[in-house]
Amino acid sequence: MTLQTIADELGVSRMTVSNAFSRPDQLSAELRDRVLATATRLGYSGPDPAARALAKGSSGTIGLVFTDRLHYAFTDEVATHFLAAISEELSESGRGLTLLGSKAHGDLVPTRDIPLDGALVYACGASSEAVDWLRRRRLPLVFVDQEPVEGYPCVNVDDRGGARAAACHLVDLGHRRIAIITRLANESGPADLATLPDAAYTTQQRMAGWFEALQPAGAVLTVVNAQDSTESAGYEAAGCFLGLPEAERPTAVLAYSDRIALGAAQAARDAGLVVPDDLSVVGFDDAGFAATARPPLTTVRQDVARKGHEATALLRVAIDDRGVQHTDHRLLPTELVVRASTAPAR
Amino acid sequence: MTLQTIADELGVSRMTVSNAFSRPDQLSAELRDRVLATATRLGYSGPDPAARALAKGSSGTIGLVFTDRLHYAFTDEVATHFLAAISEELSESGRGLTLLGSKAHGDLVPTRDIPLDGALVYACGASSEAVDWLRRRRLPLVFVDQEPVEGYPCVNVDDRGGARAAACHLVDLGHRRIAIITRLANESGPADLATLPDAAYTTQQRMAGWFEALQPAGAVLTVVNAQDSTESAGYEAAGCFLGLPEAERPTAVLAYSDRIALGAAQAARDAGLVVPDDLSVVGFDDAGFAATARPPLTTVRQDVARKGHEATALLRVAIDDRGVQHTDHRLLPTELVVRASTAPAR
DNA sequence: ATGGCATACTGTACCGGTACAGCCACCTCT
DNA sequence: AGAGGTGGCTGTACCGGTACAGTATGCCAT
Repeated sequence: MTLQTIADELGVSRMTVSNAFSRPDQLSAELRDRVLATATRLGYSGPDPAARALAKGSSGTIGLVFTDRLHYAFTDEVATHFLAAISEELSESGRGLTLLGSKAHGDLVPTRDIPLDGALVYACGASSEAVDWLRRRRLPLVFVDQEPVEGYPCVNVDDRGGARAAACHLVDLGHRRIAIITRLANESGPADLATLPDAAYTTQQRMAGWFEALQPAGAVLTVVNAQDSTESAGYEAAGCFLGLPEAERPTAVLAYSDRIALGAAQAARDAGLVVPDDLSVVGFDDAGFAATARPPLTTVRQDVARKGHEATALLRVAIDDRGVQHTDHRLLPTELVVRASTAPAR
Repeated sequence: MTLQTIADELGVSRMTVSNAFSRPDQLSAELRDRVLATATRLGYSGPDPAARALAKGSSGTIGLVFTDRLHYAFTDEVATHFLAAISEELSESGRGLTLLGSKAHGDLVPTRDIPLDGALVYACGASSEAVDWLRRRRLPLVFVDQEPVEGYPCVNVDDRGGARAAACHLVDLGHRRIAIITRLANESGPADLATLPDAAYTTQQRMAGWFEALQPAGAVLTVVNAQDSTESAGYEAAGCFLGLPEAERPTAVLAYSDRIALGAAQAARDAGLVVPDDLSVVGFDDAGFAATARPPLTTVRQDVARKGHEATALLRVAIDDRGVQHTDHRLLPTELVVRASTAPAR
């Protein structure tokens, strides 16, 4: 059951049938109706998408690669908002969004074997094998939240500036013993700063911003790693320094994310401390729950939706006029949002 | 730059090059290495996915269609957990997950034009145009959370039984004036029961379950529609009956979702009522936040992750042995979880 | 010698479309 | 009347692979 079947049935050429479906202006309305009617009668549902993708050189869908197990993409509020923005922007153009596991299975390597018109690469690290396949395929790509890659458009957030602003805020409040709960790799426990070069780009930038503000101020730093970006990981990480005698205990915490910050705040409360009087807490992202947390969380806002929209728009341009090399590097602003989880050091 | 380019360069047949990439056991290791080396040297990245999809009849990705604007899929906790489960199950088989907008744009109709091996249809209503395309394509499909479709596998949750259990619970506690905050369509205000036949299947089932328990008990019902499944919609909907004089005011609420329930509880508090003393509140889904809400929410648990896993597994089977018609209809259990948001009627 | 059987590679026949240049009839303009 | 344009359909040449049935060669047992 192909175009030819219909063509034979009506005694017209295969091209005419193809045009009836794909380029209505190429034949008379009367003939087109007959073609469509015949197709319906014979149970032909229209041109085969796979064949069409091959012939047209376009499959109607773009890919998205994440670092972590894909699972993460749906449990983290920042990630889901990013996804929502992408899907919104994408539905404007009628394209699909294909989530690509970064892990090969058997002989099926998603980033190598799935037809795509282009892809977004989110927080993957430049040397990921999955991403290598996309590059080898010479697909239009846009990199988001990771080290800019030469020759490709990139969208980043001013993590460094935001982190610096957050740290300055604490310094201005008089804090000099400060804990950092960051996210180096997938290990917990006290962080080894030597692994920083391997950390995600976002981590690197935030760390750099914090240090830029804290070191000149002579702050004493305690750096702790959180296993992942969740409340429980933040809770656990905070445990590393909450037990210290008061004279040594940090008076403020800079957290990699709002969820980690909330976990740390809870740990402080459970240790009998009051936030912000005994411990100031600063998050990152300004997720929806940050404003309604108790106390409302001081944090660094990033516009996740805009990140998704810009990245998708950039990719669409790169797909629409291939050949031209696009290499825009966008840096979206961040903004310190001071709420009630920070207070002057005593 | 195709297989033939490499074949000519080495003086072997195109098939041999194809086999070097796709069926390594079909040629000697030595020749395979030479083929691969030559490919790398010439900058050939492997068989073209679109061509391969056409020839093999498989594109390596499955589709997912949602009712609402795709956006919803990422903001609702139940939906995201469902997605997470799907992606987890899917990454086992190395396939991608393509999110399909249900709205056509220009001449690109996602469900008609994107190559797919099969698709999951989630809460779409059987007569959606997007879904029609999938059916016409004769793709393997699995329907989830919607009216079972003859000839296809379906996965549903025992919404009706769960709702009945929730309503019984209230009846057992002595409540006789009961409000229902449901989700009929996209209008707010007092609900018109006449529109029930057009409501989503899930809504129909929950309504049926509630009524089954409440009507025999002679309860007086107030049915209100929530605009969407959010706290603010629940808050607003609860306003419709919280202002009634105490003798007429419902003493308990059955909500379509946990978020709606939480909104209603907040509205009650803001109206000077105490939950559960003045108003018992029951949610639905047992989302993560239900247990930690204040007070912890009595609700009906459904296993969203299992729903995702089963649906995906069913789809995989349907794809793997096409031809055989699979028509399993699975009904997953629900369970009433009694917490502290319900109390005996005064 | 001879049949049987791997192993390694090749040839042909698809998979199901689209792009684009042509062709022909008919109409319009001068 | 002839040039020029236009609407409507067709033919050919791709798009870039895979499946499967050969064919040739070497090796072993009979």
